[in-house]
Amino acid sequence: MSAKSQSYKKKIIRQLYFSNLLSCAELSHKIDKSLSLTTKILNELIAETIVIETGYAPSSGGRRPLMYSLKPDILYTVSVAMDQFFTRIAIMDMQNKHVLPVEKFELRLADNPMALAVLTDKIEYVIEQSGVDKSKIAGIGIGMPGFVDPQQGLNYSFLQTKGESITGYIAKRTNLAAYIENDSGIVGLAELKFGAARNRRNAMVINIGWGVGLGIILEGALFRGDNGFAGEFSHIPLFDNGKLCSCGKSGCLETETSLFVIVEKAKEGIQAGRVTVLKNLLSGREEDLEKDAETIIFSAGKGDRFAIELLSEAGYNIGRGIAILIHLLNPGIVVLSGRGALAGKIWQAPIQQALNEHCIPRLAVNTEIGISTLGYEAELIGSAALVMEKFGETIKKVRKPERTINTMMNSGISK
Amino acid sequence: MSAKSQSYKKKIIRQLYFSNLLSCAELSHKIDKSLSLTTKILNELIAETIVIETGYAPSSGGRRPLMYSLKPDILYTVSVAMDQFFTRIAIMDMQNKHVLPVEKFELRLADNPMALAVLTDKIEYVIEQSGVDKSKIAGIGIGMPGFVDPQQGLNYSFLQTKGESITGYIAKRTNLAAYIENDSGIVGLAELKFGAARNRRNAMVINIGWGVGLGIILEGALFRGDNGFAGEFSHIPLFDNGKLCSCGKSGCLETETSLFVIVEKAKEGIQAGRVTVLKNLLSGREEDLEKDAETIIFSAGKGDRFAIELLSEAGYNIGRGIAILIHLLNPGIVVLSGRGALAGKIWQAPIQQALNEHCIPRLAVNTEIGISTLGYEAELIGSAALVMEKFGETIKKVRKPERTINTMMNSGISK
DNA sequence: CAAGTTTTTTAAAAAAATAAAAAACCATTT
DNA sequence: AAATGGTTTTTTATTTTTTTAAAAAACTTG
Repeated sequence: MSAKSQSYKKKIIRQLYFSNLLSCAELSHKIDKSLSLTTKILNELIAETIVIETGYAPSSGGRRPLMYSLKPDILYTVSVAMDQFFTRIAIMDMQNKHVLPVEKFELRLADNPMALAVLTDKIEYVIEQSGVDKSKIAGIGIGMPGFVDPQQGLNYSFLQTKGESITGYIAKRTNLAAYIENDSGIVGLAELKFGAARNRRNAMVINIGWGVGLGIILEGALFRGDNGFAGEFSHIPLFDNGKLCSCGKSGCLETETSLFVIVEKAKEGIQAGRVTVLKNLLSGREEDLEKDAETIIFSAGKGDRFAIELLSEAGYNIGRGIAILIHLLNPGIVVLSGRGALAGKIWQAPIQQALNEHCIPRLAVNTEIGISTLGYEAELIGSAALVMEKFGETIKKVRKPERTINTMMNSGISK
Repeated sequence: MSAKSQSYKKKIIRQLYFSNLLSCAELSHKIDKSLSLTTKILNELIAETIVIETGYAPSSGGRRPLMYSLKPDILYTVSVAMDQFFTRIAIMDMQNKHVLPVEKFELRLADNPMALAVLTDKIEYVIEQSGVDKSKIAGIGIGMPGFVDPQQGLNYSFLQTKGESITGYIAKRTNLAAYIENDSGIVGLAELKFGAARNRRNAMVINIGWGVGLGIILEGALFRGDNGFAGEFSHIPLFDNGKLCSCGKSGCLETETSLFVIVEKAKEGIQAGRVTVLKNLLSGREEDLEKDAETIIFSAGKGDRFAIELLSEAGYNIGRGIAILIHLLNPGIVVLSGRGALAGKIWQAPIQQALNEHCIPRLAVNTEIGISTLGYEAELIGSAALVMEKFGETIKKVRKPERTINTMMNSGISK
């Protein structure tokens, strides 16, 4: 079988993974090849029992199209979702269904020289547990916090390696392709491919958690910037509050908006004697941060004034940040995602308020505010999508740079 | 001649326009076709005296490549650069050289129902004057202020039309393809293709003028957003100064940074008795705004303390805005362009200062601050580039949207 | 049931890539 | 100064891939 038809097959598999069900005509358009060629390749894929005919879609005025989909068990992804304290690993099939229950374990990233080795051990372990043959695994996708350079496969904040890249290390040990990406980028990718930003051209996915991350979707793809650092929403300078941020500067967006700050403010309010159900619900201990944040969100949902006030204030400030995003990038939708998205509707009013005050109306009306449809699954799904996005990607040969005017000048063009 | 080889020819012409001098191997790579095919097409183009062999480039260790370039007079563009008060029109050849001196005339855009008709008259007139045959004109590119939707061909701020699009009107009257774009976008395109951001992947081009515009270059292309409104840098909410902006909101970036504000502040300073050479140089009259701004920049260059102070303050504030851009988009370069770029080096110190204070170091070090190499020509060159960017573009057939999960659910898939 | 759509299949024609050889050049060595 | 081995670019002939065009099949609408 020729390399080319092999590459087309991979492209078709990728398309079917992302769209689930497609007709031959749709596939032909998506891979930008003629119908007859697409038909031929499809038939081969069917013969190999990779693709299956899934019945007819309703007619749109003519003959009904035969729909095609992937056999779910032909290929799997290893999806890893990390935060500073916990890591989750899942094996997913071509319908993003888990082969095993998600493996969740504590893994502290800060100042932990063993983290990468432990992570890799766990990945190996999970693969083994699943019983899935390695030849059927398309790759390992990992979302992690920090300054991640996906191209180099490095993380400048955590998981330091000596000389080697993170992806290189994992690939070598597991014998599988490995890809990394910043966690917020991964969430953005998930919402783009399978969530609230599905099929959108330009979308901003706000990842509300201990910081406020941002997955930037531009022209239908995750945008990473020159070094993979795009989306540092948390640290745009927005306030004159003098509050020192974890990044060393002051006045960053996250000093007024993260779930962490909200919990802090709740504690202060209780101390100051605010009337609120939170008084009896919050533990206030460092290790219960996660639970406390959820409690505040839950209480706001139940109508607790103080909780609502806390979220509203943060929401308004996030809204100020979103106003900047809208001015700069004119997205069709802004999606609230991450842990904080649980509070869904509660954010919307104050954010809208901020947009009304800080956005040029013509811009604001063109941008929808949506809420994540994926929730806690987002990062795992995004990691799977990251792997499949690379599946069958044609690697362009690296070319030496084009001759510059200068080299031409210096050396002269001769007849 | 087949439609396909026709389209390849146009692609090659486009590549040669943007790169000026290319070898067959480079062209083959750029149009993503095999060498033999590229050779064949090139030979046809040479036979048609469209492309010429320009001699040999220096060897890079093997046989020297034959370089190819365009015959400058095979094709022309009509380049239009508009601001709120004046419009410039030029006819340019394939080396961006003017066929005629630039035609500059007053054309007030605000509340002027005749503006579009007058503009079109002028365009027709300039074409006629140039003596260039219309069949040799690739199209008309126009950069204009306001909320421009390039796809629809509309401007929501100026040049209102009844029902018809601006591009449609001009195309119909001139019988030429017409394209419009926001002025700052055009300047960004110019710097990307021929200026300080040449061959950069991600660049922010700041257009310092009466407002502060932004041309956003992402992944090697001008980014326009969902509706073409991306880059509204002028109106991001950045200050708590309570100053009302022309857009109706308060605290916008431009309320502290535009050349307009700088001239205003200069007047105030003189009134307050500041010691400065500006006292004798500034006219202060509305109609001399342009001259006054230049005087301030010039005086700062000569060392006038007050002038430097004015620019530094504005520069610092622009720097705060740039810090946000860097956090969000991680560009490789930020280019200072537009009228204000005259002050070039004077901006750099305060901007760098702002970046040091407001940027995470890891981000700041990855972003270069550059100064426009095109100056006042930028907008005209950008308009030409806009036309040539579209030249020979393959128009994808509009497909009906993919079946959604919902339509599938409702109607059911049948065997 | 006829006319108009949309999808699928097939055979023939056209397009494009590959592979191999030739040409032109550089850097060493003899 | 000529020869040699290694590069890069150009050309040519052959093979493979891909598209086109036309017909058939399946469906909707009036």
